[in-house]
Amino acid sequence: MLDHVSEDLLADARITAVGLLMEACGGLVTRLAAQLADHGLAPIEFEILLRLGRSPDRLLRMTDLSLQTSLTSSGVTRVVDRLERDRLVVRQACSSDRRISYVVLTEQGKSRLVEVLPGHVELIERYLTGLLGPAELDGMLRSLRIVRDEVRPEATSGAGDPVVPRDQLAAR
Amino acid sequence: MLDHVSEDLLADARITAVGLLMEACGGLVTRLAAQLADHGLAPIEFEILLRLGRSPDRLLRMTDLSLQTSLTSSGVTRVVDRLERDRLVVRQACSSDRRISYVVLTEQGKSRLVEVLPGHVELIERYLTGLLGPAELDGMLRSLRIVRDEVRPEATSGAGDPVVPRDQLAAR
DNA sequence: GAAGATTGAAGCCTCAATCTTT
DNA sequence: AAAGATTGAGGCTTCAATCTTC
Repeated sequence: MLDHVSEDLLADARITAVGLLMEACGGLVTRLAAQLADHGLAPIEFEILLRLGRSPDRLLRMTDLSLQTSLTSSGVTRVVDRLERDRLVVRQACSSDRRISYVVLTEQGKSRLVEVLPGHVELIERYLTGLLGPAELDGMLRSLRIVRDEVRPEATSGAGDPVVPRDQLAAR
Repeated sequence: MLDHVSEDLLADARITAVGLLMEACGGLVTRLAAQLADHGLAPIEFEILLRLGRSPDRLLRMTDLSLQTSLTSSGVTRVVDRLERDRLVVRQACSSDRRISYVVLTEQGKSRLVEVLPGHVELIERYLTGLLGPAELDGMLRSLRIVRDEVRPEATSGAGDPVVPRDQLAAR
């Protein structure tokens, strides 16, 4: 039975805060997913194309994609299977380490990105960045960064950090 | 091929902002999911138990759960199937409208909530609310509420709404 | 006809096991 | 032994169709 202590916990403002975060994020994802679907992409597929497009030489290892996304290595295999079937990416063997598979964005993959991006950014502007003042937005991003660094300390590397060692990149 | 316009779009700060929001939210969910799993609950199952626990009479219609969560009506049927098999909820026919199935939290369901909640709130404090100052937190929640109301205008009722007045939120 | 709910089929993801390479 | 990647099995969710009740 729910006693007083539990009643307090049920109504705890911190739980509501998490609910708010998840509803905002989930709702935004749903809006963005609708536009991506118009271009034949699932959100996770778009994320992978985007990360490849943002990477030097437009390529990443399977493992990098696993670390940067929320997918397991198995999950990355399946998604890349689909993307490769659709000719949006290709697997490329690494010559210096034959365990490694590089995933490379194809011209078709780049075209798809170019196709999707304008509308994508437009929706973000409408449903997120355009709703808040510059100071508000900046404050929220600063807070989110603090949270992100704490809950996902390993994923701090963004588009700027070279995940692949230089020598391996050159040797591909 | 990626021309200059697309290059700019790929590096657009607004896309990065969405990425930050999703990484923070996803990372937090992962942390919370680990504790919920210790108590035999998936995140969506916990969410449903929580929404039932927060509702008058500890019950909701299947349709209400569908509107308040990210699940389709079909998805709600499956989750409630599992919860009912585990005796955490029971379906109860509505006497005035026989199309309606109420989902009612059982004593076992309440016990499970009581079991999970303290550790759950503790994790939220560690990975979200405790990381930010009162003003920072309040600002982020205000921004998130603006976004939530825009991307999910229909879900303005339920656990997502501040059950607690805002001044009390700030004064947590 | 519309609303509430369920079902079968299919797609997506994870877990554990496996294989290859280092 | 460890790292990178894949595979089979199983669970979860959605879509479309269906059923019942209003």
